[in-house]
Amino acid sequence: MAEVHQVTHRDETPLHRYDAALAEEIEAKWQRRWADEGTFDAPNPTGDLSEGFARVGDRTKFFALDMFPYPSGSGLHVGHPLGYIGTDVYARFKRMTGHNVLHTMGYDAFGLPAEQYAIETGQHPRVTTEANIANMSRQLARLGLGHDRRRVLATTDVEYYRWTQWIFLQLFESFYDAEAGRARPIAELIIELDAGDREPAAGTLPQGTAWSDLDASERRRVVDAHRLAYVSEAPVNWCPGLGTVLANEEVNAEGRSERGNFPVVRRPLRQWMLRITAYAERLLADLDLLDWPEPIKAMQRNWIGRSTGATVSFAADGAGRSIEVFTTRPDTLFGATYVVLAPEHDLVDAWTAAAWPEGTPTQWTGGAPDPRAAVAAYRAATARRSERDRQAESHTKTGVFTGSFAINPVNGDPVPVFIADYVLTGYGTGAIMAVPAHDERDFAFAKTFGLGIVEVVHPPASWFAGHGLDDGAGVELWPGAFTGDGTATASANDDVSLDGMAVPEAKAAITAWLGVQGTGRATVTYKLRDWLFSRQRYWGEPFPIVWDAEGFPHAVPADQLPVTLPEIDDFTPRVSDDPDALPEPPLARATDWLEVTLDLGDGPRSYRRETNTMPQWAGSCWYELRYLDPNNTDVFVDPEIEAYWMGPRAAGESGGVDLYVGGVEHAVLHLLYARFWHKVLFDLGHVSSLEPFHRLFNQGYVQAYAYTDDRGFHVPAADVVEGDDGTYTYDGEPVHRQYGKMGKSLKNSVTPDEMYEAYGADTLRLYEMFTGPFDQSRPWNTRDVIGVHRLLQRIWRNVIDEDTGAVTVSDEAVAPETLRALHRMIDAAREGYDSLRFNTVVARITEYDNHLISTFPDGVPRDAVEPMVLALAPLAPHIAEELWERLGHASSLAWEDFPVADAALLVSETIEVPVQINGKVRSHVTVAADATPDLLEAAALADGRITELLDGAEVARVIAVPGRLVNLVVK
RNA sequence: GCCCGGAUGGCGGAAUCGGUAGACGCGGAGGGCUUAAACCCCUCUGACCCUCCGGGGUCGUGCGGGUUCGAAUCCCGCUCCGGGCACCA
Repeated sequence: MAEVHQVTHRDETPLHRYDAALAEEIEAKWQRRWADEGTFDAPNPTGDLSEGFARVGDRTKFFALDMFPYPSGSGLHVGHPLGYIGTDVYARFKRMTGHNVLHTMGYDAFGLPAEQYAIETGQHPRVTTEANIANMSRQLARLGLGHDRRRVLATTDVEYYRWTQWIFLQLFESFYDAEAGRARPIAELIIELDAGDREPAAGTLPQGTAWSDLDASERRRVVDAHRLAYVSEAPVNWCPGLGTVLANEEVNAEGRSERGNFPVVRRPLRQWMLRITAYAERLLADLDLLDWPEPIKAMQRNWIGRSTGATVSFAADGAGRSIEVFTTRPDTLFGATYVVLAPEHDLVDAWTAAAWPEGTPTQWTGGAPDPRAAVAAYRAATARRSERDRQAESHTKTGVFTGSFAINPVNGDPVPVFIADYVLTGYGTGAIMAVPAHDERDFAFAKTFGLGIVEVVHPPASWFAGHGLDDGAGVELWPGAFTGDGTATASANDDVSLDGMAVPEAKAAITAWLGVQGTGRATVTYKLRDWLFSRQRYWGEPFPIVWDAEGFPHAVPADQLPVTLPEIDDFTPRVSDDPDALPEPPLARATDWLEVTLDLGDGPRSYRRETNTMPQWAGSCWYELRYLDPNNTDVFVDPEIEAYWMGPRAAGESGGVDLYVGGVEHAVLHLLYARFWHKVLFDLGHVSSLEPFHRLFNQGYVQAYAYTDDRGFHVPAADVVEGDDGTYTYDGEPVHRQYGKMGKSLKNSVTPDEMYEAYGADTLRLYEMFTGPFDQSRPWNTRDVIGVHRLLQRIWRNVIDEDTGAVTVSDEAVAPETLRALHRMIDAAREGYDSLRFNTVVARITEYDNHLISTFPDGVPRDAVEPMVLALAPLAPHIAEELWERLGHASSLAWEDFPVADAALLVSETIEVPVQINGKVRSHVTVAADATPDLLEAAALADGRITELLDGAEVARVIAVPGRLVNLVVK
């Protein structure tokens, strides 16, 4: 008897409940079916992927793009796929609203992260990269992303980087025609130079020569100096710890590498550069054509850093040479009391005197016996100091006198010429005129070195008052420079007077005068520098360049591409903690690859291959184009296919990807580089779109709580226990809670696999979309996930009997109240999807489903539930497909039309509007939805509660807003 | 220092053409179902005060002002948090 009563714990979960196990079954089934049926294959208008185009030819195209990931070895956490899910939701919605949608995925697999990981694990980067891609691809597939799998690519594919090399050659074989405002083939430049139709660009000819004087080698050097891809020996960011040079964008404010946080030093090295500066103006101006978040545009504008001013020439005292300076304040020229050259400036040697002039103050000499020694010592010290040191010491000004004087062109005054590291070699002309009274840095330098300070812009009275000075106090009393707008003073010579002018007026006047004198001209400069494009690493695209015996670079002919990476045993970079160590590209160790015999049109000759590789960013500069036509072996993309997916829809539009989703961290790196390459390809006639990415959207990040113990170490967040009193403990010890980006270092990662196991992929997708606006960062709270899982369970129960698995929908007609709720939901869902506010779509569907559950506890009308299934589909596609099928539909709903709201059903016949007295809600009245202001007023005044509260008081004014409210204003 | 973005219940967030603040979810409270529990369903849930238990009032969207019949929303001045740039002449 006893055992009869011993009711063992039975699992009474209904057999057909939507739980994690059922979700997994459904998800696997539909993922298989989508793959088998090619549901997300997007037909091209022509070429090998054009099958089925006739079916979709009348649809509007839509190209959705994600910033593709680095296939790192550490696997995904739930924060990684946020953007991919959002793009997928939007792409699915677009497909259901009549678009031919292209959405696919790839891997940015070259570069430091992959290589560092490979070094750590001791394996060849290709092996680890391929394994990582396979793993990441599996993890992403589990989310049910609707990608066209035929177009998946990796930047490390030989057939991909073949075209990366080809595009590099386009840059190498082109120059920027400043008059035409676009890139053109270098061959045309040579023809025009030979014909005398064109002069070489400034600075490319050897001093005092003409093109016609030059021999073949000299001409070759001049031509090479015009190329968009060129070799230069300029100070670059050298990172011994990584064994490679880095782009400015890859060095952080502390003067350390973004990757690995190693010190970076500036030193001159022979490196490949890309002439992105030629495109500064277009990169700036064309931002106006783009539908990008304003902050990102602002960051690009900042980075390009356009400023207008004047170039002014300071001649030498007696000799025939001069220094060109750039200034944004030509109006202060009369106050220029010295000139500073960057220590690395080409003219420094020429301007360094043999001996100190009579009466040189000792503090100007750096304690050196003569100017040459002083300059040499200062330059050596500057070169040794890392960026970080220069940063840390930025408040103290250092420099030395060259022993020479230059002539201020407006007043003939001799001014001393210094070198100082506060003047940067790469900006403007690398030289400045110093106006201590009106520039903070010059002021500090002048105070340090006892240089003259001359007031030439008179500050307003408020400035003096703000510094506790008497109005008009002498410059010797000023606590710092005056940099604001004021009135020009002491700025006149026999020819021109600025006195009394406001700053803009004075700028224009003096610039015009300098122009007439031939000593200056209006100038625009940019902060943007040319892009340092070579790296001393193994895991990157080899340059398609060979060097001849004379030291000239030659393009490897296009028909001999790709130049594949040689297999070598030791692919690690030569790293060092010695800042004087020199780069040693690993490819230089591939001895049998290095020397090559080629016929470049003048018979077989031997060449040495370029041993640098391209930077990480190269592959991501054009991948969106290769997605379009991934198998083409003749061209990188068929022009007809490019025009279809990316061409401008109307004159004056940029064209490009319709929606590009990714993190804000690429604001000035990838997004600027890719725009630059795209514009070069446009100039050379290879693409029809002016810009690669028409609309950009920055998704937020998933953040999570992290916990530290008493010693400040992070403890696993998953094992922290929350107490009732709001405290947190780990292993019985109290811990401190913080908030940060989810990741390994904070020990607060949650993996998608945990979510699949507990709820399934649809729930994970839905949760990620529900927690907040797509562009906002949001905290991860595993506790909250249950909410959206319950929603899916309820929707499932609307259709399926949990015990029997039978479909329970009825054929009953939908009552008007439900119909209106349905159409309001449809309307809101469409709008939410359209504006990428997916969180509100989830809310509206939930609201509607709550209505269904309370209205139809035993079976929902089919016509009330089917549109909801379709509305849910972009967010939770697997469960939606399954329900759709069980409701009797044979084919996937991915191509079904998204329901359309009936406008007539969006308005009710009567509405309840609030009645306010003096702006405070006091009552409500029910009126016809289209009630006029007069009717509203009458209804309000007739309301019992209102008459009671008014108590006969006079209503001074009535504001009646139809459909909104009535406000009675009482004195 | 300069340039951006943000701040709404215990928590995530909704409402931005100025028009009922707090949709939806989590958490919490109560009830139904159950021998019991889970699941599920229903009700309530910004704070404070009053209440004849029907309800009513005051305050309230980071802070201080302002415009307006009416402000989370617009304007001025701040605070704090997050991001970008930073000797760029």
